[in-house]
Amino acid sequence: MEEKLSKGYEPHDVEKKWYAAWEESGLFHADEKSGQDGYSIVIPPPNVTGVLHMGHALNNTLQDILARWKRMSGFEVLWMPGTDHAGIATQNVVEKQLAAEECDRHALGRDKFVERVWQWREESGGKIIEQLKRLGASCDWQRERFTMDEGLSTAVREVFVRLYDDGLIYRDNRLINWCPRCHTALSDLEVEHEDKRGHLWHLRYPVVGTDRFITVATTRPETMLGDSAVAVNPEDERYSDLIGGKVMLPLVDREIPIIADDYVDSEFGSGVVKITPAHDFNDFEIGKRHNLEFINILDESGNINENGGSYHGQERYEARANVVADLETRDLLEKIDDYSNAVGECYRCKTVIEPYMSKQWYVSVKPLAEEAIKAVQQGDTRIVPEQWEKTYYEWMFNIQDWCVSRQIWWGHRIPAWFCDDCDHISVAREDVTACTGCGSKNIHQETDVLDTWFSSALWPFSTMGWPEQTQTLKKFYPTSCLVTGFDILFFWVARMMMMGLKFMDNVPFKDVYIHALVRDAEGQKMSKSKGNVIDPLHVIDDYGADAFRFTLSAFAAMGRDIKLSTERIVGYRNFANKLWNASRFALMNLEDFDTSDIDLARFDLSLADRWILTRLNEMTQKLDGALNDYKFNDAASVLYSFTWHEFCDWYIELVKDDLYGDDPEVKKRAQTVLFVVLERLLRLLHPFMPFITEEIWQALPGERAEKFIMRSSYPVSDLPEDRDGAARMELIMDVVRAIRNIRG
RNA sequence: GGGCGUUUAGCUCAGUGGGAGAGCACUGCCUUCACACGGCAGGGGUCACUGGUUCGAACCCAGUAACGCCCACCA
Repeated sequence: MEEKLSKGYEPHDVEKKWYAAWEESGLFHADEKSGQDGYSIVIPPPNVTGVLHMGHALNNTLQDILARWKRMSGFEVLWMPGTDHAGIATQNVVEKQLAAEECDRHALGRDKFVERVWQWREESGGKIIEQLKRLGASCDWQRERFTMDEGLSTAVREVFVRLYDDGLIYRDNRLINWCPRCHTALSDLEVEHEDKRGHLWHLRYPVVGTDRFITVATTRPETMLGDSAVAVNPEDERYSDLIGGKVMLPLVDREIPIIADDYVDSEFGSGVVKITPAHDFNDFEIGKRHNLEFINILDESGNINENGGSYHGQERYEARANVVADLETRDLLEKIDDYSNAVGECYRCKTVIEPYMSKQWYVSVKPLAEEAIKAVQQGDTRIVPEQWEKTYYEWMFNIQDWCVSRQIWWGHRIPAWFCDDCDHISVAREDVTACTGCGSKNIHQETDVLDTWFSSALWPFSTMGWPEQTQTLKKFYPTSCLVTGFDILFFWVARMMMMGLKFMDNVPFKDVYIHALVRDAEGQKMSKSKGNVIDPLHVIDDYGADAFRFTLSAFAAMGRDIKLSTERIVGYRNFANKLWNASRFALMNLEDFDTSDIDLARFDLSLADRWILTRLNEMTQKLDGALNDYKFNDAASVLYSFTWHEFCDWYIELVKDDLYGDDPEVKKRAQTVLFVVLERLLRLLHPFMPFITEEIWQALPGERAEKFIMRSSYPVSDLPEDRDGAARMELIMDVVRAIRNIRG
């Protein structure tokens, strides 16, 4: 039997073999008609454009541990997998391809372009699914979904129509975050604020009818082309005589009023602010308060439009340089200070966004947020670790309406039709051919698509067949646990809460377990540009999936980021090897062992036997507690120390004499305990190290009720115990150590 | 401007009221028939700082400092 196991553990073939066997045997599949209690997890759907990174590896390892643990514990487990269409990200990928062919999407046309994206998805999308399998992920692949597939698109449309009918979706013309490169609006969340070194330009505006100048400071001098006022604080005595007067806006020679508004801080700069209502969020509000003119000076690409006079056609930063130079020529540039401030960037392409006037679709989220807040307050959904609750509440309490329309082509097209003959908007589940208001056939569909996070928000129920009332929903909704990183707490978790409560009348998940971010050994975020990325697939190649998984769970302490280093992975690779060799030892000594009548009660157990059985019970109990509390690192730690320092270091050494002795009854007793402990230990380790445990378990002598360890039962602490004996044993071990010390 | 987190052995980190711990690294010995990806033994820390509560504090409270993250419309 021992020739089955090589001298050192070699993961590659083992992993391939057992994953295929599990999948073929349908072990990942969840039966919605099962009589067992349900346990469900929906995967945070990775982008179709994605490749497996450390974040995915951690996230999915933890989910797989839960799924395997619960499955072995007798639950009918659904781990729902799938991918996200990732609107802007995916469109960008295909647009880049087109650019390489010296083509662009406009030349191609909408239908052809979307077709092309689908084609890309068929050929190169979803690679990550195969990568997840290498990790050992036991998802129910038969149920794999995609946010753009037919069923999910139906759900998206249903939700949109119902929200619209409920008055929770509306259109409005206001300032939005505009990405001049992606040519689309973005929600507030999709803008990343980055502190950047820039300048503060002090511009002199001549006061009409006097020879005075007033100085305004700005970080974006080109926006002066769209100024429609300058503002001072009403209490500021320096300028009180000028309020109500006018300044002559240089370069464009337009008279604009001097107004007073509390918003202005007299202490900052000169105490005068230029007001550009169409290009700044504060100025927009002031513009509304004072009925100012909204002058849009940019086009969709961030170039100056016809309102910019002689700067028309210039790129925004080119215009900035020219405006500054021209002001300087006219002696209207007082000074330039170095200044650093937060600049908003597109989260997909890092282009600096522009506040831009446009008409967009919004979801009125306040009423939805109220329910989402209540659900957490009442404990319907528990956030683990608890500290994140505060962050969740903070955001929910201050939530702003969600801009959901995007001016791209890849995504769920908004099911709204505008009438050319009346101002009615038809919003419908099925495509309409005539205006639902006046019946006119002169209608055209909205060209915008929905924010990719709109469909993600429905994921927990759309993947289960909603709006149909499916058996799957009955069995598995609400899901048991959501495992995710805190970086998408607002993007995703919060929105799923709102949508789940609105449309399912129930929370989407009972627990949310929020794990850390994986960083490099120096604590830096891993990124391609920094070159500090550790590729999970390389790690699996070099050390095996089990060692990698065990490392991740050992690191998954709550509330702290993970600094991953290969040294640690090596350590757990060694652990896998230790387990392997201990098992080899056991197998060598169990060749003649008959597993058909295992009965510990038959034997007069040795002190060492009673000790290891008791310790195994205690470890099992701790492990159970750790898993229940999502303390993956505690779980890994008790498994590690029991396996290595108790089972290997002590028990195996102690049992050798009995195994090698002449007394067949003693040998039989030793074999029985060794077998029982090892077999049980393998099952306990399985959720963490699925491959190596399956390989060893299959090599054990005899037959067991289940064909795979993956489907065997998870042990509970029900071994015969002798706590006093165990304590005595510990004492003896101390003495042995002391003697060894003296000898040494 | 608000909020959160971190500070414990050379390194990476566990540890929430009573023994200061793990892995790696380090030192010495061991090529013994499961494993050198190993075994045995060992060295190493005023638990960031200052006060307070307590019989007792790494742990609770107040404050200080450094670092990090998130949110936010001061030009």
